[in-house]
Amino acid sequence: MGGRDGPGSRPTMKDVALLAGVALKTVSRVVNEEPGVNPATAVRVREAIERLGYRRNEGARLLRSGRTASIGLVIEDVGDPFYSGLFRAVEDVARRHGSLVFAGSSGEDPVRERELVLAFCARRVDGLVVVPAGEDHAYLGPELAAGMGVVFADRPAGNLAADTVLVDNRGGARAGTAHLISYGHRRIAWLGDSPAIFTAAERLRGYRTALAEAGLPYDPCLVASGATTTEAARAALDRMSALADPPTAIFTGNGRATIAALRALGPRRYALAGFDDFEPADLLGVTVVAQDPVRLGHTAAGLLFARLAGDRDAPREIVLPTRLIPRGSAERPPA
Amino acid sequence: MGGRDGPGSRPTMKDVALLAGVALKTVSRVVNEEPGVNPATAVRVREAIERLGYRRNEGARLLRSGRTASIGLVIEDVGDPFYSGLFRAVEDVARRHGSLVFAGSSGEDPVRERELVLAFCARRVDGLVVVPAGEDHAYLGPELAAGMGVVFADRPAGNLAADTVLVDNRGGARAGTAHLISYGHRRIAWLGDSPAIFTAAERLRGYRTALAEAGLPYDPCLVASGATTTEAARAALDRMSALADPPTAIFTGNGRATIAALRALGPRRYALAGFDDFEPADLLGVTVVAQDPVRLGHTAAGLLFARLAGDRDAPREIVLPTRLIPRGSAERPPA
DNA sequence: GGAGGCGCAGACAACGTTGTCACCGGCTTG
DNA sequence: CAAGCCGGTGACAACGTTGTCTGCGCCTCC
Repeated sequence: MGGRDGPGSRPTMKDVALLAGVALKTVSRVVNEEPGVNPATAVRVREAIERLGYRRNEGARLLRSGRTASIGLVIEDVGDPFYSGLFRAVEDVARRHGSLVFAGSSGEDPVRERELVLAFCARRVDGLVVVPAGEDHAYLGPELAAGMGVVFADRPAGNLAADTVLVDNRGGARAGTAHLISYGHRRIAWLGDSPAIFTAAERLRGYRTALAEAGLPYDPCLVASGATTTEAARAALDRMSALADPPTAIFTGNGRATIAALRALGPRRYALAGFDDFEPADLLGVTVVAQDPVRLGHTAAGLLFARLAGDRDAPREIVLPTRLIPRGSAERPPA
Repeated sequence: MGGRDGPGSRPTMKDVALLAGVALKTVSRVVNEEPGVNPATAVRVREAIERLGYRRNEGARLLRSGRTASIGLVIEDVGDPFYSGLFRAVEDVARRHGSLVFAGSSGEDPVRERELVLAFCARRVDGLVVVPAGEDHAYLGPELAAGMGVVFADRPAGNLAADTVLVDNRGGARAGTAHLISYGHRRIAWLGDSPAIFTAAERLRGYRTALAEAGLPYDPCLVASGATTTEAARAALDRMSALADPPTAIFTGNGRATIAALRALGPRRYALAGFDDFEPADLLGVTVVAQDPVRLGHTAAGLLFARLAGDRDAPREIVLPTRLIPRGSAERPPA
């Protein structure tokens, strides 16, 4: 069928025009469904398009018209359930607006984040949703000035005024910790990510607030930052168990830490609550402080497309609530 | 309508050239690090680039040079753990080749799949990795002929000869079912996706093969297709429990079905094995037949980039093995 | 001391598309 | 009957980049 063109060369409007015996511009009109084309001519053009397997070159089109109908999404890891939920939500909104989504994983590396963002910018995405890993986003200034939409999700940007959607990390961690305290626990361990990560730091702050509000001391011996692997969690728990005054409960700072802690706990019977809901947490009976990645993504993408639609208001900051879901693992007194 | 953005659009090479007092082409040379530019001139150009916040317009560049350094990925759901693992692997390989990834969810809808694929093609992605939902991919013929790389993953294409990476669904399901049989079970229920989905059909076939090999009859009353939600699983199990000769074990056809079954089981004590490993399956002690989405993605992307590098061999089909991971839920005789 | 080379820089034409404007025949209007 | 108008069409110049070719000094080599 058709293709006598060598590989690599696709038919263009010119080819279609030639085959249909019309001018280039007429093909353009047909493709864009512009009015003012004789129906009979249009039919001939459409036949030629079909015959050649012509597909409009969006790149060339957008070179003229500015918008690319695509957005970029930078998250920590496209494979992580939390972020992939966010991605799904962003995709839904983008789709509703006729946009495609470039997505990339920063892996918590500010350099990689910047590379990704700039690669997206070079492709002239209309907007970006970024879960920032870095602390300085001044480099996005020119893009913002040029009319590109930028929304930060989950964590705030550094040195840049832009829309931001956050989660009430501090309040959630405080509520989770207070929940454990309400069952009589007075020695509560913390396992979570490094406080270099914004959300981890905020949650740790919430944990400390809850302790303070209950008149409990903050004991650094009970805090394991960076304990998000089974091995690290096991080491931390071993160390804490050996203390003169060991913990009776654990609060974990994110989903990975929760799973790591569960694996590491083994036979030990500690009360447990964790930040982040995860798929079969209900089956495991794990009490969690749930955040809603889908809502986070919807909100962020919503803000983005509002900007792209012309919203010129001052940058907004939206903070989404968390929800405590008791499932049993926390609802017992110290042994 | 609105049109051009208020505070000026982005600077181009022309603007940079003007500011640096050189010709357009010289800027191009500096940007592309082509040899033959006086170092002093290059410095002046780079300064101008910095001053203006210039970023090369990749769209225009690729209009000339053909390749877009981006690939498209169509999966069922970017938020699903299995597919997001695949995505992550594809991203890794793409990154190593300097490519970005457009990703989209087909949601098992052939129409949406086609829309996505064509949208990617319109943006002239260099290649595609597709988990097909539809059954006819002849529409990709022109793209393939034009030199675009296409690799199908997880399921085969219809009416198109292209590279394909599959998983040994039949063998895995057969092994899982045989594992249950080896513990003395003779009435084994099947809960899974609709057999309209290729992988589900294959796995059901594997289940039947294992039964036949053990001389056990195939009983349609024990098969629940489409039981991947908790409600559907509960209904199916209620129905089967009420049989004169109820099942003593369950084989589930994918991760969602496994979780649904676990939720639906409640107090009932059936032996259980399932297709697909999932994050905390070890914590739940669930025996699974594991496939490796990361390997699937790596392999598919590897094939794709081999094509893009010039591989002109006949289309390959690669079948990846599965692995039975006993964790206790299956390793007990009938009650 | 003319021919040729080298290092550097610019002019110009693509790439595939869309926006602008001009054209042409036939039809309505005054 | 002239002056318009209108539906349908096409020529041409952008968009921002890169490939090709040419131009200009200046140095080297017989």
